[in-house]
Amino acid sequence: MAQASEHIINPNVSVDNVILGFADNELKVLLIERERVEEVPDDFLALPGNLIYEDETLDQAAERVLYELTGLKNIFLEQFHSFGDPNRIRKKQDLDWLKAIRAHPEARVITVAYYSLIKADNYNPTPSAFAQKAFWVPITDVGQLAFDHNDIFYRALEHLKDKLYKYPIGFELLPEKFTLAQLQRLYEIILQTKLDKRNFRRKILKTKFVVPLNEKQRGVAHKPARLYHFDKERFKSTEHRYVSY
Amino acid sequence: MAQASEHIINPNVSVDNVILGFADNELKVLLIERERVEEVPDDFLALPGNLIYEDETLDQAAERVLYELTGLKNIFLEQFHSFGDPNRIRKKQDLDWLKAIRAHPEARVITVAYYSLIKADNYNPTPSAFAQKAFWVPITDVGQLAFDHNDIFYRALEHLKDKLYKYPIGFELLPEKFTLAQLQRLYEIILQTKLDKRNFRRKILKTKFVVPLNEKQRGVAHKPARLYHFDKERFKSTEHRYVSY
DNA sequence: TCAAAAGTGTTCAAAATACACCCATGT
DNA sequence: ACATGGGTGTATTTTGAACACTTTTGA
Repeated sequence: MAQASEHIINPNVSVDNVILGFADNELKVLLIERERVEEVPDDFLALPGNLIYEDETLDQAAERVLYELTGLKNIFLEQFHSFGDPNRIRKKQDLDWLKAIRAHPEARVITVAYYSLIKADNYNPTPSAFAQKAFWVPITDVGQLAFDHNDIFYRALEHLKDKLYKYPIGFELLPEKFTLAQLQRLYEIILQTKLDKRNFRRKILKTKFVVPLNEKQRGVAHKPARLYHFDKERFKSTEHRYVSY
Repeated sequence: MAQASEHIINPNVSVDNVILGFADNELKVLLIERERVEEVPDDFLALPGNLIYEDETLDQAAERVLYELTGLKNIFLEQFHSFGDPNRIRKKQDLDWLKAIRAHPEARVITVAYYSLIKADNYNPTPSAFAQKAFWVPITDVGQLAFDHNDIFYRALEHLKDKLYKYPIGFELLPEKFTLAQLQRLYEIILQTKLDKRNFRRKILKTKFVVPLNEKQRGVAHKPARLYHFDKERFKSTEHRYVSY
């Protein structure tokens, strides 16, 4: 049920998108069931991706795939690596699926991988035109994926970790108003480590771009936490220095 | 004068290589004159790159291009970004050249960019099969390049800078035996900053993978500097910790 | 009144920074 | 003998790490 398109498709280049969200104190990834094809059993979930159009940039292709899948625009989205092993598609199930769905199923496809971070605010994916169903899967529960998508997914998480040491991208995953405990939990999950509460708070607040609001959590069965938000303007105007040598 | 090849060429995907070397206390990039074509004036230098073969990985393609150009193998080589603007080739001179040289000059080409670091030891490039001439150009003297190669080059330097804060890749650019002053100079160039000599030395020597040799410079008109080398094994066995939160 | 998570300060150790003079060599 | 770059130590400030109790709320 491929959709009509006036665009010419490039049979050799695709984008794949590792879309991450944070909810229920967990990091989750958006996976799709591939389009169902008669006679082709398919129990692999996949990262949302597709061939690019000849008249769009790589970034535009990634945005488009994200939009088609989630209905969201203006989302944090960044290229992190390209994957081009000629054998990246070698599972029989993948080959059968491609034969049924692609104009050139045998074509060698290089994929440019992006990751994107979605705020819990915007959490509900709109099932897309080309995917049957989309699911948020906790990153600890990701099983065998289609194609080489496990490699891509793993590398996205590594990349995210590297970025987080230098850039405050964690905020892209949180709602506009968040508690410091949420932020800390997010850092702990991405960095795969335990952080000291007092030291973490001191460090975050010293930055001056995480600003306290005069607002608290409501309806929690414990002391309600103060809410904070991330001030992009203050962040931009901050001097960002590296570790020195 | 394209060389004979048993390989099928993928007309849509290329690799481009930003090859950096360090000599005369300067960082230099290896640029080529494109193959000369009758009637097509061409005064742009270019990054060495080429279309990939259908049966090689991206890394293999990058290694191959490097080998064809320099005769070197087992060189530090790393993918850093892919470039795919449909208009990345828009200068008339580039179009004319492609028309003269490519089987599908109009094809849209996505390029996967690599950077590679070459030791001063191995410094002399062997002019390649597909390039007329190769030059080491000081990075401060790079003029307008072919295609979008200025973008690619700029981004490679940024990437190198980011890497250097975390990984000791600078050693890939130095000879086996080097002085701490050379190392410091290299850091200063890449990071675009001035470093304090005493603090730099203390910090480098504390790592334990830069080891002093019982050997000194010879024939210099000043106190000869001790030589050091980078111990890969010690580096690998070191705990590499991040800045914490 | 209890359970659950929020919030808060101090001490110690390690790392970063700033800074100036003597040394060994070739010409 | 002089010009050139090599090599070294200390004091101060800043940052990181470890650690335990009181507070506020809903159930």
